[in-house]
Amino acid sequence: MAKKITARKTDYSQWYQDIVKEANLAEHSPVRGCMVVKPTGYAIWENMRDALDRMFKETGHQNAYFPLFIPKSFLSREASHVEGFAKECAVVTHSRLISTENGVDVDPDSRLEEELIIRPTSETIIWDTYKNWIQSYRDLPILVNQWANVVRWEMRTRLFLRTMEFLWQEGHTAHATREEAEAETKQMLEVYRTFAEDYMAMPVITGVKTASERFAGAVDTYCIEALMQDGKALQAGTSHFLGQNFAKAFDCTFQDKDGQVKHVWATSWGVSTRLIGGLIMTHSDDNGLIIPPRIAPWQVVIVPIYRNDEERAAVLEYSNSLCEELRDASVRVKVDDRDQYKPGWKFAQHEVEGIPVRLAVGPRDVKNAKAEFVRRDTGEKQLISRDGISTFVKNQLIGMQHELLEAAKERTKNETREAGSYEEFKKILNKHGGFIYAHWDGTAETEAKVKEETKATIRCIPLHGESEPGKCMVTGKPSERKVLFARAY
RNA sequence: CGGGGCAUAGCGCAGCCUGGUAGCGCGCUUCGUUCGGGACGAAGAGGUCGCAGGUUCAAAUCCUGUUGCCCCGACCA
Repeated sequence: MAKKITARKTDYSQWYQDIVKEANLAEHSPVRGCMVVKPTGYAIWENMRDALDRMFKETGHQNAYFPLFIPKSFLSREASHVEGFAKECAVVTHSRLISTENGVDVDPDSRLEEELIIRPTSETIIWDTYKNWIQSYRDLPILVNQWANVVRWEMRTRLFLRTMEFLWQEGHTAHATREEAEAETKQMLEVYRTFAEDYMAMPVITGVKTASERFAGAVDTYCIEALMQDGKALQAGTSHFLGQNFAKAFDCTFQDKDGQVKHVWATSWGVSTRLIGGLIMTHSDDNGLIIPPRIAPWQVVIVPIYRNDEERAAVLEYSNSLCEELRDASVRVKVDDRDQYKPGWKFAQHEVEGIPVRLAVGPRDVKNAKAEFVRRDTGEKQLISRDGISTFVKNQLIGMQHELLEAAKERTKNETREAGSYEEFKKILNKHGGFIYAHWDGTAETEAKVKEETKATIRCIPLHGESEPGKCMVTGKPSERKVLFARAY
């Protein structure tokens, strides 16, 4: 069973690729570094998107849409922003093709007067727009989000985790005061943390990035960091306090109550399809994908079992009524009545695809008013009564959601260690990987040295937890608190 | 940008060294038997061998060039 999937301990990277392929989440496109997100993978994204969108609306945000193309000149306006993105931009230079003997070629006469950049992120075009929207403090705050695709010309890509084009949301807000913008930054970080834990069942550490890991153009970058099964960290979401950097670069000002003209304060925040990669590496096993019920495209699949037309009719009728009852109870459920596959094949396939609950229904169950219930995460089978089945299933889904989070928390906790010395740090890193708390003197030099020597980076300076002062594990200089290190994706 | 690999049927691969009718497994189509953990039989359909040159009576195979993709590293969400 599940023979197509490489075991995690054999080759984690291959396992990940096998899961993506066998669970029908995505595949490579003819274009280097880009992916085709298949219906199952996209359905997961839709569920994530819907949940996040609801949370954004609940916190007062509205959706809007800005162009894919950004005039080249916009990118150069904010110095550190350009520097951060210059190396990974796709540039549109021409607007026409001409036919040749071999097909088509770029028409040299169609060169654009000003080249267009395919957005790697939208701060520049948004701030160029916001400056027209804002005159008075009465125009603030602006709380806008957009769902979009962006392109970053990456050297090395991996499905979902890093692709040249990816889907994401980017929130861009404008505020009258620093305090308000900072509060927004932290609020959205908290939205991400809640979403990751409550929907994705993915425990995360919230923190602030160091200067070298900060978003290009931000004053502060907050993040949620999750720990994957192989002991590597994944940056799962970021929320940036942009200060007045973009307002100044794009001359975005407002007249305040006191009559003074001031620059606007800004934030931006985003999560991407990368989260699907995180989802895979948080829960799945050697038999395939495991998806938390709240995010699963299908929560329950009913597999009918029969030997002849007579049984088929009876079993399907039973299955369909069961399906209807569960659907009425707001469960995402389908009957897999495809005739061309045998039950055993379906069992294996649904397992690989990570459908949380399987209900098998055969002639015996019809006769006894039962169904065979199997949970994807535990694999345990039990015979349950038809009577009260929707309550039972719903409770199991809730239980599974909760237990997946608890299991991931437990794993993260067990893989989080503290290092008192640099020697110990290296030993832990090479032996276990995982999260490591250690003292750091706060300098970029030390951070770079550790990265150079161990490939581990400072994932964040945690917002919560103990903050005992100490001495830097590398230099011995004073440290305010331990920070979170890990090797990362 | 370095290092490795691959390109032959929808997918996975063999064939290439030693040139001579393009093959295997899975999948697909039809029919029948099956169906409680990836069924079986029979009969079929499906390929300008990545592309461009060259050598040769003859090229998937030899030579030259070229393009693309994947994996591993450095850079990054």
